[in-house]
Amino acid sequence: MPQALRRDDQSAEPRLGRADWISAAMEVLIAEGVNAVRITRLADRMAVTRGSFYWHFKDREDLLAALIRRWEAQNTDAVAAAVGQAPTLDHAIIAFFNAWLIPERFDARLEDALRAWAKADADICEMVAEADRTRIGDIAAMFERFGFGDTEALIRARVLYFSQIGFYALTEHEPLSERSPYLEAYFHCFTGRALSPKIAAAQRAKFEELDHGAG
Amino acid sequence: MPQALRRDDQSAEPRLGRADWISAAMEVLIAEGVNAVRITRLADRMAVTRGSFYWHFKDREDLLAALIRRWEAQNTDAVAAAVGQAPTLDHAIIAFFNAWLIPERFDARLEDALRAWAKADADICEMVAEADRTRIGDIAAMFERFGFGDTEALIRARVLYFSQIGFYALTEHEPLSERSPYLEAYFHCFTGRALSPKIAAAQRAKFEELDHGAG
DNA sequence: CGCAAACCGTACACATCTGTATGGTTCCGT
DNA sequence: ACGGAACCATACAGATGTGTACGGTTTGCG
Repeated sequence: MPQALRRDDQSAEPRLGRADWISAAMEVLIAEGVNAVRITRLADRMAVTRGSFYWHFKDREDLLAALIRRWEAQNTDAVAAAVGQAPTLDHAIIAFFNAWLIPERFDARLEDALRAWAKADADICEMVAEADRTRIGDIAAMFERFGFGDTEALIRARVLYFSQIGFYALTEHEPLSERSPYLEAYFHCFTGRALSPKIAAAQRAKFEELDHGAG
Repeated sequence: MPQALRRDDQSAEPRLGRADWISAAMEVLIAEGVNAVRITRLADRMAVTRGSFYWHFKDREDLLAALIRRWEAQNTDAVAAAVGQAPTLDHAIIAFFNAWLIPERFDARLEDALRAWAKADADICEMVAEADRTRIGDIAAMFERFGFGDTEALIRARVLYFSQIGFYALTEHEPLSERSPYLEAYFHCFTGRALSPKIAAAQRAKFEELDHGAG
């Protein structure tokens, strides 16, 4: 018996590439942490044997390095982009919030996984620390740009950043529809200023849209 | 050869108890996550064999359950205690901050470990979510007690709580001596009010003390 | 002392994961 | 249609982990 038959998944891919392994690993990393990223499990999950893996990767380290690179190239830049080119404070804060709502910009679950990973790995730890410094610096620069003094800019940057990290560190998140009515209250708490009604309305519309887009 | 000689550790304990295994496991849990809490490793670390473990515990689950119980009995109560009996807003906020500085009150590293654990375990996840709800409720009640309206109390409670969780989720923390000068700025950001100079001075003294106490 | 409980070591069976070697199959361009 | 590159399966050696059975050693105490 010629060992027969292609896997008849619904996925149109007859064979796997490096990218397939990476995204499968990414899912496991996010859901269960680095220690759960095992070649054997991934292979089972993808219905192939480990032979495939060792074709595409040198070893497990090689795979993990790819995951780190993806994080490096994504989240810190997302913060800089959100906060760096907004024309007003209102836009900047809103853009900052929104970055977290689009995993292709800032992937909060990946961020969390990296932080957990950092606990057991000094190299990762330093990378995350460096990212934190960079991001807080970017946010503080934004506050200064919109008229806040040095100290207040720094502290508000920290509080804003810590809050966002903390919020997404929680295991449960209320839906956007529930967050929407508190928009002005959050903005006032973070900035000490009032949010423009126009921007608030636009953001509520965006919440509606996103809420329908991804249940 | 009668296999001979007691271990001559510097520790005065000739034999191990349940508590010894639990605190060793707790250290590993905090430093590297649940997946690193392995009986074999703990046994090596304590220079005994796994025979000892299976005398004190039914199995690995039994040990992990003990770790959870310790978290349950500690952190959420610490928040309630800090925030529940303060005579003024100033005292409440300061007490809230200070709870995190004393691991016997609120163990931030344990908290973090539980959140990482929750990612892979639905039961833990629900426990952490419940803890978050309770704590935010306690903090919001505190804000209301000191004259904040419903909405503002809730939002400020969330921002305060998220910030604290987020801050301790970072891999790097500035020393207290560096945090000290920003006390008023933080307080103002979190409450919209000014911190009493007397309380600020007292807190700075406490920082000094804690900074010398634990490096 | 002497015994029973507490505690720990040893050995076994079994499971999971890693990495390597090697050979078979599938795809694609000429 | 055929030959090389790409891809995957199989099999093996070894590391690390779990839980159980049982036997040996301490310790406290009447």
